Amino acid sequence: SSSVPITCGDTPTVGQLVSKPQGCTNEEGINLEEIREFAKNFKIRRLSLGLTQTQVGQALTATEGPAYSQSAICRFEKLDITPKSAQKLKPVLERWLAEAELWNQKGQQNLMEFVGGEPSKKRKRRTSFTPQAIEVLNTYFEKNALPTGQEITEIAKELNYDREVVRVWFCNRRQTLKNTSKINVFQVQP
Amino acid sequence: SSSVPITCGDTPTVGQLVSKPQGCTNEEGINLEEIREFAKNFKIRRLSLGLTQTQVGQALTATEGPAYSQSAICRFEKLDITPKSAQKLKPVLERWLAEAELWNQKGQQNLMEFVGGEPSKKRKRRTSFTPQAIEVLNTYFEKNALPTGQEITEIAKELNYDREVVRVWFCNRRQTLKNTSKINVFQVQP
DNA sequence: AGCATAAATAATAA
DNA sequence: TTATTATTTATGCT
Repeated sequence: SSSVPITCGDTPTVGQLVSKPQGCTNEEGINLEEIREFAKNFKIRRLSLGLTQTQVGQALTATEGPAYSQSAICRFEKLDITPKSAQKLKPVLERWLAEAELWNQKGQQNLMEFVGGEPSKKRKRRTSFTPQAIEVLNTYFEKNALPTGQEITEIAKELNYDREVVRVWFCNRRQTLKNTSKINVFQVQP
Repeated sequence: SSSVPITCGDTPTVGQLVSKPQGCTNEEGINLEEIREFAKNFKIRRLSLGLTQTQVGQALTATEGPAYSQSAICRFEKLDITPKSAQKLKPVLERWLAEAELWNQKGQQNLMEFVGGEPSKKRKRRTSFTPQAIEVLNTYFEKNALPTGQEITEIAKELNYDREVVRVWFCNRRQTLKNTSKINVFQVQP
């Protein structure tokens, strides 16, 4: 009843072994069930912290010495890894995650510093406008988030974009304004 | 329709309001802080169940009547939604998620039946393109990085690959190029 | 053992 | 909401 793919290699993975009827520990005395449980838990805790596999891998590489790739984290979570490797990796992950959670309690900012990524890396803008156009649009938006029909027409003309496109841009801009605003709801992001 | 409207108007979103100094409840007496808390929690609980936004949306559409898109779930989680809409959506999500968790306790299989997806939808096997196919694809890509649906169908037919596989290849190819070149070559110019 | 990239998921312009 | 882009995850390969 294994949904874990069987690889071509000769060393079975944790995922393969743990699903075998008899197999809670393998011949080397490694508690596979425990590893499975931890892996599942690890993923949930990682997601609760809002971290990606890539972030974990990079942070581990920075603090723990050897390289931990995104692939490695992925394979651990999916148990697509040999018992020996899992056994070795588990305490490292456990320790690191516990510390990350500690930092997180002190604030999201602290966690991000611990992880080492940019504190507020913003999702890249979906590009349909040129950066130049965006800049101009934002300048207008700063001055007035709710331009009149006449103003929209003029902006569209200046940027040489379709009027409707500009109108929708302002709609979406207002909609999508994120939680950065403390005073004015329509304040522009820093 | 009682689906959550995302208006083009100037009604601020929960995310905008909740970050205002004074704003734990808005003028209509909606507890925004509570909604924010629930949204954050909802995401974690959803991920703990291993469900995607799409799955939640589809399941809700099936059991709750009106349409709930993946985007709607996404926007709720990000609080990119008006207080009124959030207030309306919250109990629906709460009820549904609680039930989903109940089914999950009875077993993963039950949850999947409740959600309505195929019980064991497997990830598509990773396609390996032949070097010849890659070469042809690149030739097409150089000529046109954004082929139409019709063109994709023809290319897929010529190469004898699945149409979807070819479509995704172009998506990823654009992505790769974008990441490499920094300059967006696909900007829509008026 | 991990890079390159295919596939899947989340976010967003229209 | 839909259709597409942006981001993340998973895996074929060597």
